[in-house]
Amino acid sequence: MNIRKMEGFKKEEIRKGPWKAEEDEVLMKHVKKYGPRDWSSIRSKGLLQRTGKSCRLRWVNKLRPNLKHGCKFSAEEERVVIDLQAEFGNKWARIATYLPGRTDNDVKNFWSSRQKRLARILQTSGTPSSSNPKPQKNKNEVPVFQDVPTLEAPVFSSSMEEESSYFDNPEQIRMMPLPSLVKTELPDGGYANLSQYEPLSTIPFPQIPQLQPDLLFSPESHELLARLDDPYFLSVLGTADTPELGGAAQFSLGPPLFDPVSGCVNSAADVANHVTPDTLFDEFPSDMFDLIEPLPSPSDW
DNA sequence: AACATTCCCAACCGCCCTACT
DNA sequence: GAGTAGGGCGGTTGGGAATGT
Repeated sequence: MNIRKMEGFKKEEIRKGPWKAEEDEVLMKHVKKYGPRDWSSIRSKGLLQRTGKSCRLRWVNKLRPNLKHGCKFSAEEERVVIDLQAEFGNKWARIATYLPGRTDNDVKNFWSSRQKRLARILQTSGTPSSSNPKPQKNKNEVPVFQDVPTLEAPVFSSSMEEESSYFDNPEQIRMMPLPSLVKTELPDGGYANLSQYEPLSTIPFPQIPQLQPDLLFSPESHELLARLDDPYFLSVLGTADTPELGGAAQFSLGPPLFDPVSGCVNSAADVANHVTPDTLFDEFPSDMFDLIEPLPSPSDW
């Protein structure tokens, strides 16, 4: 079969760009009926003028149940991403499996933003690294930590495998095990302390490695750490990007910023009583955090 | 108010893997 | 075993919103 010919033939039929509500509706109906699979059949049946890939992506990133829309990453989530990125590298899908309601795209975007901020700070403060013409893009970034023990991945994932069954029985959605660090909002409006879920009791919770700072610091971190002694550098950190760090003397991690009701990080007003660590975390390389505070052991979650 | 910069995020692209024929 | 299709994943881009000057 001459596929290229076929593709060319059908090319004008393929729709791209932002999804309309009607398209979402069609896609939802398809998934409800057949489950999150057979993406290409959506087009072949003439339901949508989208590629199977596009449909899948839309479902995974926007239409799946239990996604956190419009929520910034909580401090806890940030830390998980940071640590797991150090552990796994840019395996966003894998990292996302540890973050309920987050997609690989979310994690990827979060990390990308963070890297850009960090790069700009380093640039602003006039380090040798600022001579790097393209500091933002850490293409094919090699994981900093090579020798940390392998984690046991959770059995859930943001991919489709585990979802193919729960759509067969909508009731299963309600009891779908969510890996979570905190209470999780359920579709029916209740909240689940996840330990109460039977399925979870059999799920080994992901263990975030207790990284050894001496072994694990990247060159980037060493540079940054060294420069923490530099008053100018600190002043840059405190003013250029994060004015709230002016109150760093009172800084404390405080309680988690995660709001169990919304499932989201608390609003600025909500966290006004204690300085949010988010912005501070953003400015440092991932392994910086291992000096600040060791992660709680999974048993503490 | 106007413009510039930065941030955020949705979506696409290309590569790779796997299952199927 | 080779070819093909479908799906998964990481990288990248583009546009709108938010923020700063």
